[in-house]
Amino acid sequence: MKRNLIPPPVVWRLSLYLRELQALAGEGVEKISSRKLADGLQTTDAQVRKDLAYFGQFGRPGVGYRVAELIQQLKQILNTDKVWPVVVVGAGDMGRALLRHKGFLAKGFNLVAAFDISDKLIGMVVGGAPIRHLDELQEFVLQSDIRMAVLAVPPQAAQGVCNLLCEAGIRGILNFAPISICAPGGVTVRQVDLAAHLEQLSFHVGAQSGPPGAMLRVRTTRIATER
Amino acid sequence: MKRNLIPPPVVWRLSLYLRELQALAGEGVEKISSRKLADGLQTTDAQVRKDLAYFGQFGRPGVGYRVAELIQQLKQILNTDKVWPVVVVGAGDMGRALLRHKGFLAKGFNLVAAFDISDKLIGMVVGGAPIRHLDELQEFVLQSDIRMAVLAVPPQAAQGVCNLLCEAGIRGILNFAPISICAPGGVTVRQVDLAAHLEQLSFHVGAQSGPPGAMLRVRTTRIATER
DNA sequence: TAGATTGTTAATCGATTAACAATC
DNA sequence: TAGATTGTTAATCGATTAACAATC
Repeated sequence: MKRNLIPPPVVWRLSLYLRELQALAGEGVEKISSRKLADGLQTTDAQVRKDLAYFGQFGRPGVGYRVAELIQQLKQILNTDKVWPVVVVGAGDMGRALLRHKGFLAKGFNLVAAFDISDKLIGMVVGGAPIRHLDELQEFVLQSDIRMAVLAVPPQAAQGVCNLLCEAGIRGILNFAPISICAPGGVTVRQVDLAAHLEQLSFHVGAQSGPPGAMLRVRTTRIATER
Repeated sequence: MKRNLIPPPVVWRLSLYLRELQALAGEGVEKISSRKLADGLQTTDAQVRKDLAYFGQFGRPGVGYRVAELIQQLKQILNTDKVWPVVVVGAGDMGRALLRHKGFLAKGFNLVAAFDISDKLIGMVVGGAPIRHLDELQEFVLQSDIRMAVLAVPPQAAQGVCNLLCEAGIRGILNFAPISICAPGGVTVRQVDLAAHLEQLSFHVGAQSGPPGAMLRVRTTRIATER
């Protein structure tokens, strides 16, 4: 498998192409050119063709790509033509929101169980997945041969849970904790830092404050949260 | 402002540096070299120095960078030295999880209100922010001079809400809907596609399925959700 | 056939890395 | 002073874009 040779931006765009193609399929579109696929995805026809060419020849000159066929090919490439069982570690607000999220399943990911240390959460079933005690994590992962995990724990706990997961044989971790974690070679870690995304926005939006009122009126302490 | 000249990867790493520096400050570290800052952040000392050099001279040869000072500088650059009021549109599971998330405020973002069309949600207060009817969105944004919005609506609704937001003068949108949206020039849109991140993991983790059992045992229909 | 569009190569562009004089 | 580390330039590397012969 010469997966190492493929530039990361290419793999990322594969996901975007797949998403777009699935939307098109939903609209009943049956074939599409690289140009049309590129439009709206802020890329170019050449980029689309070059990206796909890393993996094979999926189109026909003069015609374009068959939508249904390309979807299947991309799923095979991304390994989402089967459904992956995934564990969620941390069943706080973010973890539970992810568990409830309909849509992962259609993309090939089934959040089968969650793990936490809070007695208030353990025993709950959220989005169809039971929340169990963290102590049961490794046994569950090993027994069910789970390969992927979502990490939604507080930053201080992230590295420790990462270690547990890696020991248990997890091969891919999606980390929502705003801290960079280390995993042994062979384990892929992806970081999703929501605050960092907001910072990218504020950088581009610029320094122009709203009227002083808008900036000063904001609360510094939060009102106690309900439900 | 020559912000256009700065490569996007540089701005992104600025957020990572800031996050790391804030963690260091919490540990009481007072000064740090580009090498130490780069370690653990999967980058190099040269990259750190080059990135910072786009914005000025913040270190001292032979010494390094003062942590507290560099934090302040990075906040100024990213425009998070003041707190931005932000609206959340869509108060479903994801929207409410974001509203409850403590930690945005410390990063310079205050989720001041949410908007939805569901009567079940309107009137609730989540994470200190009231959920109001979508009809009130534009007036609120205009009156409070809000510049940034988080979009957490179903994909079909995303473009419509985006249009509303842009009309009301929003300048930055963080889009969680798994669909690519268009906004007029001057409005920055960032996409967060969680399923796409999982796909990147499955690509790297590879095609090796677990034992057939693990793949086949997964549910196809979800059990009705409790909380 | 004529028009459209692919796959692929070569040219351009942009980002990262290496190296080092300047400085604390 | 000697050791460390910066800011910055030049060299390398990698990714995107342009162009076009091949093909439907």
